[in-house]
Amino acid sequence: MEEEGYRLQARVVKALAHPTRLQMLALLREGERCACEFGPLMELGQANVSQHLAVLRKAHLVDTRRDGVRVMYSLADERTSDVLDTLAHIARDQFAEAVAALEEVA
Amino acid sequence: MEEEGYRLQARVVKALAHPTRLQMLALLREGERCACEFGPLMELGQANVSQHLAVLRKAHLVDTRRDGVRVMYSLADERTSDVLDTLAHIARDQFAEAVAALEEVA
DNA sequence: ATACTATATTAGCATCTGCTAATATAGTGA
DNA sequence: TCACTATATTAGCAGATGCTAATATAGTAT
Repeated sequence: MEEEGYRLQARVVKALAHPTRLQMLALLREGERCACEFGPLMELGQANVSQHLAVLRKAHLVDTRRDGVRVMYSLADERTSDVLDTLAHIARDQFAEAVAALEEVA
Repeated sequence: MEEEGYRLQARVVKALAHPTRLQMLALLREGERCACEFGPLMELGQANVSQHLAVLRKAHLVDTRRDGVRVMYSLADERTSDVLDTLAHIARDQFAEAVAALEEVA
């Protein structure tokens, strides 16, 4: 039926599907940030930072504005925060369950 | 700092990052389903269905139980539904904005 | 203009993903 | 046991993704 809708959703999800980009979005939840901050904070090369930010831009997950020589990034949609929160909870609980299962063996 | 947490989150997100799997999860929101239902419903080959289900299983997004010769799949975590809902809304609004932008040109 | 900083883009390569076709495993019933 | 259905797994290939190094673009300041 509406297979097209899932294709659109998948485009957004794919943009989220990398630890670096998840961390970038987490940093942006604290507020607008200069592109130049991610490299030092996350120990990434300049090109790498720029490419990951480009993925987020193309998925319309972030907005940008120029401030002189710098480019400022911010979250485009507050609902992204909800998604990130829920995902974090799911992942945390999965981890806790895995630990519990391991302890049961020992 | 806790880069490991983002790696775990990304594992979950990657499992969501395909239109076929998004649609499978959407179908599972309606209730438990036999693996055999997805192929006919989504026009996919048997191996393809099984592989996508394996991705969802390995990410612990679905639970399975055997019922005779069939394997029944269900959502492992209700919070997945929230994520899917929010993603659907984000994607829908992005699409609406894109359409509006196009109409502005014309 | 030149020099400088910040970003973005490109090229090339290695790795990952997703598909189809083929094979293997598991349960059921004659 | 054999035959049958449902699932899962594997092999091989095509296409996507992510990285580094190099190059291009944009804005600022002298």
